[in-house]
Amino acid sequence: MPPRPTRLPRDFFARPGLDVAPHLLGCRVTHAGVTLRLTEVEVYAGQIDPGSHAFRGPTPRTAVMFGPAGFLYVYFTYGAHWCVNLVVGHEGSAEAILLRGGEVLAGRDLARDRRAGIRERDWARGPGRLGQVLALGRAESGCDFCRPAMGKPVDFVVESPDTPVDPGRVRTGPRVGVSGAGGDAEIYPWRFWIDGEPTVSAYRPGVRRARQ
DNA sequence: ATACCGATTGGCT
DNA sequence: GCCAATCGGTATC
Repeated sequence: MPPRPTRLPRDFFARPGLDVAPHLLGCRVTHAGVTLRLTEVEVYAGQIDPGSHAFRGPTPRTAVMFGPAGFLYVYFTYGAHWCVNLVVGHEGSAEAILLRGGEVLAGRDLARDRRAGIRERDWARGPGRLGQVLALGRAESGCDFCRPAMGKPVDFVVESPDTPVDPGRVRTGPRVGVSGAGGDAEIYPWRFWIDGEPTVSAYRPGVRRARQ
């Protein structure tokens, strides 16, 4: 019998993103009545990473990334989508992990309502869809998901996997759709996914920019 | 005050 | 495969 899922402590997240990311695969993420099993995540490495929102230093929006691990960074993009990151690493490193794909384990009725008319495989396939099915938005950015009893109540929970992911199924590769992430950024294995999962998003190269 | 742009998605060719 | 939608954040004037 696999052990019952347990809530992941702040120490789990307070390590470099490249160490945390592979262990997030298979983990359970719950918010607003829907539980996902993570199948795809992507690391953003702070001020050394041209593809990161933290690259040019803190702004009002990105301030939470520069704080300690265990907080949510949720941002709005393309006038439509809320994308969800977990802040990781040590305070000041401004590292975060983008949740890019998941399989719905619980809360199917809510998930179906939030993704009306969409086939189940696509309920949380891609970061914008994942944010929608978990009903995350501006209100959740900056919230501490390791100590939900403190401060404003947030029912965002990250737990260990129901069943451990076979390490042989973990894959890494280039990021998806990130502009301005050229140079050394392209050689880092910043994206992690579980091989063979239908909820992993399709690969698209990032758009090239003349200058950054 | 204003211009530019995106860690995406869904629809159409 | 290609492209428009849409608006908040950020930089610039």
